[in-house]
Amino acid sequence: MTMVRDKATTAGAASKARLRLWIRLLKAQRRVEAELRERLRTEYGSTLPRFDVLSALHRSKAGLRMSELSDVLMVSNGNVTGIVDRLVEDGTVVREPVDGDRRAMRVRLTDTGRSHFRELAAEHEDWVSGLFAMFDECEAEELASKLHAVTETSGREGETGK
Amino acid sequence: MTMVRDKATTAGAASKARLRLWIRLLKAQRRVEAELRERLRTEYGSTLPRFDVLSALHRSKAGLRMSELSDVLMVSNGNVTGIVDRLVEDGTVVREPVDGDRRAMRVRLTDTGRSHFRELAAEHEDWVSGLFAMFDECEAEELASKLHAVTETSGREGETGK
DNA sequence: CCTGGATATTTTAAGCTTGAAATAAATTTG
DNA sequence: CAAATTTATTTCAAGCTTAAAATATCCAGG
Repeated sequence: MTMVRDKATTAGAASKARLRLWIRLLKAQRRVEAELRERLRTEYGSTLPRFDVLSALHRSKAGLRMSELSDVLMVSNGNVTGIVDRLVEDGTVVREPVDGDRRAMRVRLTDTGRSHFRELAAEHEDWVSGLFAMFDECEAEELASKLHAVTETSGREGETGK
Repeated sequence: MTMVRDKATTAGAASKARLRLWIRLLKAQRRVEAELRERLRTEYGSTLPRFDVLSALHRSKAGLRMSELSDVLMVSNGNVTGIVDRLVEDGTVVREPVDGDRRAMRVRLTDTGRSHFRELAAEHEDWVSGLFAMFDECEAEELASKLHAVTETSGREGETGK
């Protein structure tokens, strides 16, 4: 007796598989993030959001405006304000006026901030590499490329409607 | 001229590939989470953490203790307290004493909460399925199974040391 | 029984996060 | 040029999150 699933059942099964995928993705993300957060905290008295800001600034030679920062990091404008406030307090970044636009602010790494970040970043890469050690280079690339589709697929297309 | 990479270079490349994988994973997670959060908020006036708690309670017929809840969800004890407080306020869950242990509290869905959650869960599955529509059932399962390794691999083994 | 840890939960302080409202400056347009 | 709109940022209120301290209860050994 051959098993035949109709369209609805097939769609339902795919939907359940995708849900499981989402749960796993979330679980993996939480596991890794918890580990990184813990190490940043205990070994450097820092946090992931701070690290993310420094990382974005490090990639950009000339510094970034508040809104560019919030775009790159995909977090809200108001959020960035608070994190940058704290980074300014401990001297890792500076806010400087943008000439030609008195509304805007450019945020840049200080020299201290830059060298501080370099140290952090090297460790961070090792931590991540350790946490994903079950994947070799090839597998990691393959997975990364597949996950890319999630972010690059535009908004609402491919809606299932169950 | 054949390209030959020594051990260190190979390890470095794998490390970089894993780092890219992590960035992609994080980006995908944020993208999906932002979408789900937004829809829960605008269409149901709810939040992801609330949904997660309801989901865990729904799976468990008899309800869960606060600490079981915080284990399942992988969030801190104190965190659960606050979320459950709010769920109690709007009548979706109840806290009841555990007999035999006056320290513990069992949290359970109310009837309202249960039917409320069922509605949410169906929508949620559709949303997720839509967001992962680029993967068919088979691919979704394959990816999920690979990601499983991240969570199931015990703590510190496979450290790279770059 | 009672004392000293172990366990379950809450409280607290600090920081992260969001969406919306408020400011302020730039740009467009009548 | 002035009014209206847009853009860049901050402020605000509410909620999420954590780690650590505080409470309260349980359990085991003496």
